[in-house]
Amino acid sequence: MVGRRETEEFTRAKSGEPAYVRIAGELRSRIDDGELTPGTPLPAERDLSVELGVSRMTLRRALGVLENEGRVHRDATRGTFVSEPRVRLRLGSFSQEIARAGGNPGAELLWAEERPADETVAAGLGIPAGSPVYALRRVRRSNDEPLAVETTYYRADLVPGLLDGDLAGSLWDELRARFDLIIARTSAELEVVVLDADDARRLGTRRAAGGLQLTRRTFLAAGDCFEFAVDLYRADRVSLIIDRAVDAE
Amino acid sequence: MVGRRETEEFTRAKSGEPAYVRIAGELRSRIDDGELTPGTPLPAERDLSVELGVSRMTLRRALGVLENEGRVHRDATRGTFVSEPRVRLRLGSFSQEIARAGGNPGAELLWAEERPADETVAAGLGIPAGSPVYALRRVRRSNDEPLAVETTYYRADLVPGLLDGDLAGSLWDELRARFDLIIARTSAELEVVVLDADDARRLGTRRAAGGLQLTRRTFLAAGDCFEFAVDLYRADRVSLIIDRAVDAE
DNA sequence: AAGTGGTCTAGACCACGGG
DNA sequence: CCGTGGTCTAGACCACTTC
Repeated sequence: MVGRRETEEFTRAKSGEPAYVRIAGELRSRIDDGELTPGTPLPAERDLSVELGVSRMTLRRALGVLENEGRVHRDATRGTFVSEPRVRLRLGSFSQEIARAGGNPGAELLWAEERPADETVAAGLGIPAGSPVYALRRVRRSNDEPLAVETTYYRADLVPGLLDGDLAGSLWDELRARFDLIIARTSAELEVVVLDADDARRLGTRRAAGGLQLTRRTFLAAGDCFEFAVDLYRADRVSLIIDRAVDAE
Repeated sequence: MVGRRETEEFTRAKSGEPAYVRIAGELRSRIDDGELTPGTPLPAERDLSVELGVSRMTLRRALGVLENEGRVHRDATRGTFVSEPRVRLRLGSFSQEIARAGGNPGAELLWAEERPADETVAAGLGIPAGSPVYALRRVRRSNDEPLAVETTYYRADLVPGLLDGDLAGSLWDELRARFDLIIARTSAELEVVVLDADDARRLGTRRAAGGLQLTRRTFLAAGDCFEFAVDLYRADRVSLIIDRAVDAE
């Protein structure tokens, strides 16, 4: 016996809904009902597939849906676990927002260097290609859980010696304190991307998972753009709060 | 012979990278190189899997990655096609943004009615549950391509008779013109969600695809919230532009 | 009737990590 | 060693559209 035939009774039971959708719904209910609480491990895939009457491939597809929703996360050698609710972050200062949400913010510096701006960075900052910029990449965490990878570029002429300071905290605070900068506005482009293997590893998730990518520019009151950044958030763990004034039309 | 053994030569060729990642990269290159241009149909899955030396299941997984990236889209009975680039929308007026991007904006009204506010809507608008609200749902399009589903709620006492007017265009324009409202600011929460079957159908994409969900409130200069809305964008077709002033700290 | 993508199966091998 | 999730296969049936 092969294919649909064996599962026909289940599939038909809910008007042609695919088995993986039905299975995902079944597991989602167990989470919502509190039968499975955050941190709880699910049964092993091989066991669960038998219990639910589908093949392992089909069960995995259902688990993939829940993983994309951020309701479960997987560990290749330990199992599949129910996830904590998403962290809600207001656009702005990461450190401040994590603290406000009751978390313990962290910033791990991956690298930092001075270099000439390539085409992309130069266009972002509005300077000629080859101009000196400070570049740095940090992993931002809440309670040690990685939530974002930030890659940031600064005009070296506007913030000389930036890299000699403390790069483990809020950079905007550092900039305001050391250089008397007045930060006036930001412009960001937000899109959903598919994580590559490197970023997935840095964020502690799996390759091909969803990411929220924020490509942003920050401007001084004088109008100059001093910061260009690409922030990559875990789409399954974060929601972003955006407060804006509306132009008077 | 079964499983990994037959494909070992390919997998090993790029240091353990899974076949579906390699295949996705191969097809992505063909698109970037202009070998496959927007609108072009890809070969049928059964043919392409033979050409690339993988099983159809593995090829489909690679195509799923490209679909999530918004680089291809599928039609169950016609085939798989290379997609147009994403539409970039500034947060604010949908109609205005589509026009600016060179598209032809459209709004299809799905339904509109007056009803008492449920708990969620009442909390969103900051009014007692049961207060009368206008509720409406529209599909927003650019050149007939559905990009978003908007479900919007208004305080009936602030915009009496709203539903008698033109609901096919910019509602903010309508509100400003008919009721002399001064729209001051918006607050939105953005998250990535998995589309259910209904929303996927409305957006012309497949179930379990990614969606950008914007839950937002709009406030008058006087401070009242007059609009509560849940906007659902196609994550593979849209990127959002966010311009903000930075609080003076 | 023929073609497309969508779903599903049963079983295999892999890498990895904790007893 | 053994259990976990991750990957992959070969082939099947389905719904739907187009010819």
